[in-house]
Amino acid sequence: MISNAEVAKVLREIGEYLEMQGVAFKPRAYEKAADAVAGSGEQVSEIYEKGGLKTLEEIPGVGASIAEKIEELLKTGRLKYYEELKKKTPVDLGNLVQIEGLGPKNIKKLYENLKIKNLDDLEKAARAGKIRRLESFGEKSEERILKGIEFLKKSGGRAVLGFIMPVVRNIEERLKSLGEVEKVAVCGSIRRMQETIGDIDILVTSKKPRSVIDYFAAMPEVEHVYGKGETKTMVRLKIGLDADLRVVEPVSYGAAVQYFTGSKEHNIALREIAIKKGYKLNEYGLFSSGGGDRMIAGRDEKEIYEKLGLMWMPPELRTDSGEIEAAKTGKLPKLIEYGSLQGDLQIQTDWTDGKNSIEEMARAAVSLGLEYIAITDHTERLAMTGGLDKKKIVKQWAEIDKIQRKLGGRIKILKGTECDILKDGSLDLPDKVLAKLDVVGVAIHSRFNLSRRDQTERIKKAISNKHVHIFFHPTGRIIGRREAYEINMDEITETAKKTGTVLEIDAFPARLDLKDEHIRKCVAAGVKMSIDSDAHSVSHFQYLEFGIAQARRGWAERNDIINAWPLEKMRKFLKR
DNA sequence: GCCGTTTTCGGCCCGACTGTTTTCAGTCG
Repeated sequence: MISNAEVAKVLREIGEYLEMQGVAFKPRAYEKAADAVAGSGEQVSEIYEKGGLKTLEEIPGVGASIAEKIEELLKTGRLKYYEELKKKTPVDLGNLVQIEGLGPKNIKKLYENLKIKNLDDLEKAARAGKIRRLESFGEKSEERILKGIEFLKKSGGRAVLGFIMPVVRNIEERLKSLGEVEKVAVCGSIRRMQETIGDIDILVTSKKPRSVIDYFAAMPEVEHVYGKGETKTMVRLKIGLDADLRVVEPVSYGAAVQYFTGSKEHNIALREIAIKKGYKLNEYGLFSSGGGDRMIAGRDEKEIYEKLGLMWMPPELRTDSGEIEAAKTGKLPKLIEYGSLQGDLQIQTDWTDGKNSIEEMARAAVSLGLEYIAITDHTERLAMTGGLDKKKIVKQWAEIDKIQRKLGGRIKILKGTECDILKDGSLDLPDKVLAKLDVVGVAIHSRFNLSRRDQTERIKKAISNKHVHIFFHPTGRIIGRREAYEINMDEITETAKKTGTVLEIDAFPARLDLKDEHIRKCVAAGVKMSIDSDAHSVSHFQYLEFGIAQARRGWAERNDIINAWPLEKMRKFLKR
């Protein structure tokens, strides 16, 4: 079966090939279609199965011609049009365009003059000094290419947000503390709280731009300064990320924050609205485009949205996937707030693979203001973690009771489990033990490569057990390391709805599982979710924030997230 | 190639930077 990601990749490459040939407008059309397919919560293969060509055309950005191409891909696994383009210029586009500063036109030039087809060829040619001899290339382009290759090798290009956020916040705080800095805003994918980020974009206003720029470029975490001017500096950080600092005029601050927050698609949609209203929108402000370019708004981000006839919206929503229509009609969701969780329903301790004791975890949770936690250690099947069997878990209950007495009313410690789902969908603890637990979470930790059908049935069976409350990290993906196992998420969501099972949003930064598109479907279907830290040490509680971000990107409100509720309401829901 | 509170043709987001040019193409966000 061909996944959305694969279809999107082919469409995107077609766009790039057409760009290469200097074709007008079509490249954008293919790029847009690729984005739509990649971002679709539903598999295009399933959309096609259900309704054929016509339903494919309902995907925004997909028309008759691209629908046919998707059909051909789904049916035959190949696409003639794509293959012909590839034959004409047989290069590894997917990887080559990853190099910063290298686009389709230059890739074509490199291929035609030096027969460069892939990253290896590129690196060799650059090292041999061949590239600088090409027309319109020079020494600097060659250097940049080598740096780009190195970056790609080292980091895969993107960093997991939750892991680098402390670095970002530290830089932000230091900038704020500078006397000459007035306002600071971290923008881009960080402000949108995306799962991963490609670089760090920071905006400031200041009366002494030069001195702020000098400070930034000289920070100890800077490895290399790419460039430094009057209003902007770009640096490479030692952690392997690029960071840009821009100084903007106060009168344009709101417009700049809006612009640099993105997403690109969201901004395009906003500018289209501006044009329809007879305005022009750029990073300096909103202007009336009729003679003289009078400024309508710019100092304040909210004002820009309002002048465009939209409600201001949280950055997490800015993906051009319905938020603009909602903002037009006043139907934006009231997103779950940061800091609004009252409990955490997945926590590991030193009874299995956690680093801290039950008491240490409980005390850490108290200090964060949580009102309840569930201790959910692994079960026997996960031998490498020293998983608890039916006898050992009973012993743990006694320990929990003891610590509960010690901590008194400061926090409620619930007895739980992260029970393994076995190959056939049965569970790693007997029902009579599960029945005595406050919180039964289940999870897949083995046999990731079952067929889609078998995996789906396995999970459906597990969450249909009447003792099961929550399905932990439902897709199993780990960012940058492991793909999700094959499942039919729609069927699982449906079963969860029927059985009242909660689907987890695992907040651990490399998991963030469910994904935003799944969350949005759960919200629409009325399937409840929990946001859990999956903490394996006291320091991991801080990751709850990124789970909330994930939920917000999935349009979730407080009522969708059971551990944003008070203890009694939450427990009543689990017991139904 | 897509799309339509200007609709089935004629538009399609915008500005800055870089490196190489001597007036600009390519790329990026």
